[in-house]
Amino acid sequence: MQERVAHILKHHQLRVTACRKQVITFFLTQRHAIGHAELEQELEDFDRVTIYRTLNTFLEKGIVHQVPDDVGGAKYALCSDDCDEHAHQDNHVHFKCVECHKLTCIEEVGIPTITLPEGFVAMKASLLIKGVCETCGITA
Amino acid sequence: MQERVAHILKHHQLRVTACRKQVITFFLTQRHAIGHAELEQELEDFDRVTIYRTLNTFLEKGIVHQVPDDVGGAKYALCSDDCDEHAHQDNHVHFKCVECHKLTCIEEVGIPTITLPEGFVAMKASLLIKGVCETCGITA
DNA sequence: GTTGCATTTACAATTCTGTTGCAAATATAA
DNA sequence: TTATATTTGCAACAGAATTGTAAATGCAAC
Repeated sequence: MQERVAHILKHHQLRVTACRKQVITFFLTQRHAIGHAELEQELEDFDRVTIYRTLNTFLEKGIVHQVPDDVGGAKYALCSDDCDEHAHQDNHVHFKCVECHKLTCIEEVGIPTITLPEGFVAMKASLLIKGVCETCGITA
Repeated sequence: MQERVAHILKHHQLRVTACRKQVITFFLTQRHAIGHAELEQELEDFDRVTIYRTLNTFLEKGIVHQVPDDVGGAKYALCSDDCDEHAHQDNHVHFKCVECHKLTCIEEVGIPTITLPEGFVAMKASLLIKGVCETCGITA
C-alpha cells in the first residue's frame, strides 16, 4: 500500500512527505469524495494550511479532481489513471446522497451531450444527482 | 411592477418589506442568477445579514431556487410560476460563461434522464455547463 | 387613526473557508 | 554527509455565512 502511495507521488514529480502520503492513503481507503474539513479531522497532526496546499498541489498535478457540491466548500476525488497534469478526464456523473450526505463519483456513467440554444458554446459540463445511495437504500 | 412584487410576497405568506421588495425587483430586472455579493452591492441600504436571511426565506418559500456555481458561493434565480413551498420545478440546465462569469438559467433545455447503477435512486439533478454565452460570443 | 403583537431588521460577535508571507524543517540528489 | 530547493508550521488576514438579541416595523383588530 505505502509503496503504491509513494509511486503515485513520484510519478507526478512530488516529494514523498508524511502529509501527502496520509492524504493519498485516506483517499484510497474511502470511496466517496473528500473535503478539506474531513481531512483536517482525520489528519490531526498536520496544519490546516498544509492540507489546503496539499489538495491544491494534487489538483494541479492531476492526482485529484474537484467534485461539485452544493454546500460546504469544494470536494475532491482521486483521478483515474488516465489523468495527468495537462488533461483531466472527469466527464462523469457525481452523486450526492441525501441520507448520508456522501458524494460519490459514478465513473461508469458519462455526462450526455446537451444541445444549447443558438449562440451558446459549451466547453465543460458537470452533473450532480441527488438521491439515495446504494448503502442507505438497503438500510432504509 | 411594485404591485406584482407585493403580490409575489403575499402569495407566499410573507410580509411586504422594503428589503424584500427591492430584492425581488432586482431579480425581475436581471436575466442571470444572482449571488449575495451582487445583492449587497446593489442594495446598499440593507444589512448583509438581512440579505442573507431574505435569500434563505425566499429559498424556503419557493420564490427562488439555488443555482449551482463552481466558485464564489451560492447563486439564486427566480422560480417559474409553477414552483411552491413544497415542490421546486427547476429541472433545467444552467450555463456559466467563462468570459463574463454570468450564470444563466436555460429554461428551454431540460436535464435528460440519467440511468444510474443498481442501488442508486435519483431524486434531483443539477447540470452546470461552462462555455461562452451568446453575448460574449458576438463580442469576441 | 391608534394599539398590540408577531415578524423582520440592524448590530455585534462568532464560525467556517480559504489565502499569503516568511522562517524553520526536511526530502532528495550529489 | 552536505547543499539546496521544496515543503511545512505559524501568524495574520480576508471573505462567506450564521446566531443571538434588542429595536424597529408590518399588519390586523379595534
